[in-house]
Amino acid sequence: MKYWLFKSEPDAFSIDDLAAKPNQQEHWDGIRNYQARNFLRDEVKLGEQVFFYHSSCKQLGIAGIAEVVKESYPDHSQFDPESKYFDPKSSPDNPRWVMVDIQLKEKFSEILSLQKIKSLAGINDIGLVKKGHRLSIMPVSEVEWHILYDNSQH
DNA sequence: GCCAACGTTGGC
DNA sequence: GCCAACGTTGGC
Repeated sequence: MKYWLFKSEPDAFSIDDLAAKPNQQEHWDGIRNYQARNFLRDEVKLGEQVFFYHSSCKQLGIAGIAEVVKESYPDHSQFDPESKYFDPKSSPDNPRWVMVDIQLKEKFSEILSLQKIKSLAGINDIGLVKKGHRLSIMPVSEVEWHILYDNSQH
């Protein structure tokens, strides 16, 4: 059982948007980075827990928790010429990009801010606080998960 | 809006 | 297969 952190720009898709979906469930499309894709394709498994992180916004931080409810399958937006995620080099026979479905489990009453995360003892190995924090899907160790969860307002 | 840190692309 | 140019991410 692994733990994850998924980043999203709340202007595009926030935890409240997830909460408003039928069954509070949505596919996590638009991943166009190979390292992140490999995590999604090979390692993100049914039932695993995900921190929902808000990036590039006023309130940076972890907004809540979701759970993986469907393992990787082709991201349909790569075949749609109208989509900004369209990839002309991908084909349905040999899809390049995948996505998973997640369902909201818990929205924190307060966002666990990046500032706070950085201040926590034991959180210095996580991709978020390292240089080059650009990966939109990243693993979180079990120890880190518990530290972060224990320090959130939930 | 700036800029550092990367990832990707494409010419050679 | 190298590497410069370019695009994107994301905190500040």
